[in-house]
Amino acid sequence: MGLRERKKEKTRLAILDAALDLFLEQGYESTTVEQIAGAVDISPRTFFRYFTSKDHLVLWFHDHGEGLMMETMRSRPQGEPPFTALMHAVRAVLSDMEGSTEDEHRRFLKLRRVLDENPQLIGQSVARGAGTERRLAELVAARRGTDADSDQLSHLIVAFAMSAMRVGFECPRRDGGMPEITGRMAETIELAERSLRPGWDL
Amino acid sequence: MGLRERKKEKTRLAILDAALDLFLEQGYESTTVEQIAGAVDISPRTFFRYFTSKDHLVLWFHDHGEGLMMETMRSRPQGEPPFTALMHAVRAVLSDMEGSTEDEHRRFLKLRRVLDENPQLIGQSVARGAGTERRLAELVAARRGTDADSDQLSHLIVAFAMSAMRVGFECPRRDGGMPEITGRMAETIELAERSLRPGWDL
DNA sequence: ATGACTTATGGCACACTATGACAGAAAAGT
DNA sequence: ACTTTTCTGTCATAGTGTGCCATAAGTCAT
Repeated sequence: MGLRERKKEKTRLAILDAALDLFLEQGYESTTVEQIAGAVDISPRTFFRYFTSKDHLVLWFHDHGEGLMMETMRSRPQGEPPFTALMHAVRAVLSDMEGSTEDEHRRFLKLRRVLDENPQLIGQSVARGAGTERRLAELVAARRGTDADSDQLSHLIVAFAMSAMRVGFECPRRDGGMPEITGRMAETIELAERSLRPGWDL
Repeated sequence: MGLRERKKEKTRLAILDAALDLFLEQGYESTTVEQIAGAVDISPRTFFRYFTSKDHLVLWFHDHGEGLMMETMRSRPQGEPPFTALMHAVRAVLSDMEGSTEDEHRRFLKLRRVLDENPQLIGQSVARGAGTERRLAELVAARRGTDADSDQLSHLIVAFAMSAMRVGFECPRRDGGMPEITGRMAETIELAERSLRPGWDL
């Protein structure tokens, strides 16, 4: 990795950290892009070259998670029931979280607090999920040998899986640490698996 | 109902219709508030008194549906299992759709086409759903005698119910009429009910 | 009807987000 | 060192959304 890329990555994280701190200090709405840019000493124009929008800051982690899920889904055996494969994908995100660095943990916990204090943002995050669900539904439909456009069950399978993930993410108490959060997420996943009829997703 | 209120309602619908037509003609992004206001001969400033934002136009129906669901939930017997009550609420939205006027049907079908051509908007709609889910989860937790903050199952129950509703709404073919859409939605609801283990939501 | 009261509207100014165009600086490859 | 590519800042501009104030329209007395 060249100097250029390293520098870019550093800037990107600096923006992210500065933004999260500002959001926690003075709220999301009342923080302007100009302030964020000022805090890391770049021009506002440059901010938009790193993040396509102010919202995008908050969706950063979501995008990372989606990539991971898509990857996992493709690597699971084709014969595996789709919901099972999806649950593996969700667990992959979970273990990625567990395996990340101290810095990333801090960033993640900050993000969580920001989301908690600005509920409209979790809406944004969920909105991003709509696209994710469509892409996952394509993969599920392929597994089931159906057409994603017309097969409602494929969509339902994905929707249920993402529901479990979302509930697991939002539900844990706000003040807990990383192990508590991942623990609760794991519980929710099991809860979802237990709630469904065996073979419902074939 | 006085002249004032009737006039307001008329303006509101005029704005909505003009906006949907413009969105279909030239796309959501490339339609400005100024154009919409111009089409119904009001000032842009007034537009924002009827709809808090451009997005709000699209969320109009969602808000109506949420009101209906909350109402239905409160009117169902407290002893009824929460998921069953939620499914009744979803069906209430469905029969409201079936029972509405020709004009409302046309409006609804237009909205559906707009959503289909501008996927980022269905994100917006789903985002609004995040708030809805939280409010519904409160009602479900009350039924189950638990605290919504800590009870993951309450959230999961609501999330599953809303998933069924969303899939039913989005999945039907785009060119179908109203009866086809409601029919497909009913199918999805039954599919969801069949997928879950009896008694999972107690 | 006339007047007083309330509410809706329009116009203006303004803050903020976001994007396009262009020129200069920094890094990469040769 | 030279060229090419990529990143950056400056400037200009479009569009959304809000506060404020004067005016117009609807409402309700007498």
